[in-house]
Amino acid sequence: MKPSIPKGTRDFSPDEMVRRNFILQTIRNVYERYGFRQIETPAMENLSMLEGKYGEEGDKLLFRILNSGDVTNEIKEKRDSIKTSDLSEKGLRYDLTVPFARYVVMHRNEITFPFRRYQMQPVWRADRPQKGRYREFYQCDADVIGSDSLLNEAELVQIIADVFSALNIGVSIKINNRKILAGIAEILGQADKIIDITVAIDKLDKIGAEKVNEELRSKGVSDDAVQKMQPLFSVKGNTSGKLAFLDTFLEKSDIGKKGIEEVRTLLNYLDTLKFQTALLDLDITLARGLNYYTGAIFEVKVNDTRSTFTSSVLGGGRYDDLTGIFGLPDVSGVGISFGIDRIYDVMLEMDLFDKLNLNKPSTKVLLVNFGSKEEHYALTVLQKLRAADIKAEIYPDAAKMKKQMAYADAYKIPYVLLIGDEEMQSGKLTLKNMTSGEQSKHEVEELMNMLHE
RNA sequence: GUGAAUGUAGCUCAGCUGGUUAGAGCAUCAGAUUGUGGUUCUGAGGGUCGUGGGUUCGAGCCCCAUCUUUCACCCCA
Repeated sequence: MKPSIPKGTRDFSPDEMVRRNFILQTIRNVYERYGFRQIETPAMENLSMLEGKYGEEGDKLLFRILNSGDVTNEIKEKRDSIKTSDLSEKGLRYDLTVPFARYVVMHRNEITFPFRRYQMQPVWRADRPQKGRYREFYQCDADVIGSDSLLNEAELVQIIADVFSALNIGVSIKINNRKILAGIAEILGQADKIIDITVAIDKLDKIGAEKVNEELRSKGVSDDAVQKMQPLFSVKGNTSGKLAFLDTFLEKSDIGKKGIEEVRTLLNYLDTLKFQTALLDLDITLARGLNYYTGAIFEVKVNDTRSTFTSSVLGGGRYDDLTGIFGLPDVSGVGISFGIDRIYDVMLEMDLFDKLNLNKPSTKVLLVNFGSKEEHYALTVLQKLRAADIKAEIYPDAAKMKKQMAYADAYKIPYVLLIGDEEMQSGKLTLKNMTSGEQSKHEVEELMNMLHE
């Protein structure tokens, strides 16, 4: 049998784990500094919790878990009356936000709102893998639920900046507001086509105005509306310029004006915080994000000369009624989600890990195994070293010295301790420094001091 | 889901218009060196050429299917 793993999944070896943990730990530190508390939810959810939450496309990408028991037989027996739920009623989670909404509703009586939670767990999507896209990947979410305040948005933006600055990655934080997009659709008299419109204009940088217009028409947006939309495509300049344009463009849309106001409020907060505005980009074509977003939308792209990465490394936004579908209405939340697998790829491309000096050896000293008599003596030394908090291990077999030394070398263990006949009699153990090759003899107490620093 | 490329030893790759027993470097293991790693030297192991069919006297090479990986679209972290 040839070993294999499912498409789009990966093994992580020790060196990769050191790096992944560094990213995870960096994000965790920032989240906790801002007062977020960690939760975890199950890898699988009941399908009814997942279906219909991510749009048509999302439903297709859900991994469904086959029911246990003799499903094939069930199909044969039921034939025409077979239902999907007879085959599968559980699925792997697609993101962390929907399970969080479910969590909040189920635990509403234990939670004091507003609730700041973070969560770092894998999610699964049955997408076709490609660059920066995996079928199993980690999301690191922070959400504040139970508060309408735009202060939360401001803090999340701060978090994003803190994390990428700690990771030494140059980024551009794109913000927009779903209400502005809704206002645009309203002004165009195409409120029902808001999804098609936003999906199309999101592609502006990528495919250009001409192709966007083409797509809009193919989705049934009227020529008149497409015509009216053109000024949007040529808006340039700084944030206040863009907002001034929107003031006029959306003058007759209440929801649009609300969106503009929200953006202004958020920017005001960030101004007070002396936020580095260079990182921020109000992008009125930014539409990405799931269907459930209702206010702010965030997306982060790498903006660093050392990287060629173009896909987003973070997404997020405000959702006013995600808990409503689970029976708890009028609870608003806002959150962000780091994609650490993509961040890993970016950091690898920029050689950032090498500079971090992360691959510290885990073991400080290896005790050579000379045989059963010496083993017992070595074991007591080993115990003393470990009690003194010195990372130590003994080679488990009385293998040839060459082999044991090669082992220490391979794992970059800086010291080797030799305890043979001579050492046992004198009580002075031979310590070899693997970097310099020098050897010296010391009593156990002395060794503990030497190796401790 | 749509379109394209790819697959030869653990890794990176050679392999001629189809022609004996498929090679190299690195890595691994063993020995040179029975209490000393990283350098050096010597040797060894490791392949149903992704898998299954087909064409042919003969297939790593040609054809079909399928899977993997990669890239683009769709969508997304």
